[in-house]
Amino acid sequence: MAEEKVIGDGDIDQCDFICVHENVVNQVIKVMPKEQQLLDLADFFKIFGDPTRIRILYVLSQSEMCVCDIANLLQMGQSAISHQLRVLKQMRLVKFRREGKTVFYSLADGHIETILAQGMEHISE
Amino acid sequence: MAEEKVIGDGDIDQCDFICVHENVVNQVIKVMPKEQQLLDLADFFKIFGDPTRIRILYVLSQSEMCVCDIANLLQMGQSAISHQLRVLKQMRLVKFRREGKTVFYSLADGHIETILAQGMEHISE
DNA sequence: TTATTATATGAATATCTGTTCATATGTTTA
DNA sequence: TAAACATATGAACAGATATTCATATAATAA
Repeated sequence: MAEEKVIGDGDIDQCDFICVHENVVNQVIKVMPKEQQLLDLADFFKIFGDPTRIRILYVLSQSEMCVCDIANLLQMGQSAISHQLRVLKQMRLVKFRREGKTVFYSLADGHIETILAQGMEHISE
Repeated sequence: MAEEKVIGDGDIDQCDFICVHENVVNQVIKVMPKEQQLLDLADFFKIFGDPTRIRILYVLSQSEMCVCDIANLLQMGQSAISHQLRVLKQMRLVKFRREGKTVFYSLADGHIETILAQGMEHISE
């Protein structure tokens, strides 16, 4: 059983050999999500990669709230909050209900708080 | 007990009233992480917000691997991988050991796979 | 109806980010 | 020592992103 394997000409970088065993390569190919899943997953996490959106999610973890309230609490412009809520809405992290002129937003599910908590756990080490 | 509260002049947007109860506001202030924590948390999740980095993490979830192997597996340039590994290293998501010319990278802890799995769970709905 | 209020949204802009290219660093081999 | 190789890194560039501004939409009140 060969531990190294010569790489063909078409390869993108300068490496002549690969070090990993073939069965590892096969295993990697097996667990690697499909292209679309990867993109979706990255987009999902990207949402949490912005302080403003994280703030919004924390706020909504306590109570449903209208756009204006969120803007006031976070001391930011209504437009900025509205834009971010749209992103959160598109990613199905928040839901909303209209009541007259006011739109109340809330977290789409409890899953989100778990992910926030898990991230917080990791950075607190 | 008042359900609405007038907002002062210094406020950043046009809203005249806030809808949430004062105790909710206080509760929000209580759970909201400190500024630095928020930034750290956003930076942490930002890592997972890129397909290339997610691919690298999935690859490393199967086996430690050298830079060159990762580049070959993902069909990307060595430099691009190296840059991303630096980001992952800075965020302590991967560790590495040197063996001669080769540097082997591996996941820093099992926590990471949990977070990936949780994200994957969410987008599969 | 018009005026007012809450929210949404398109355009513009400044900043950030990922990849590539060229090159430097560090290690091994000849 | 010099040559070869694996990795790291700075600069440049293209593409993405968050906020602001101006304005549109939608609902209510006068």
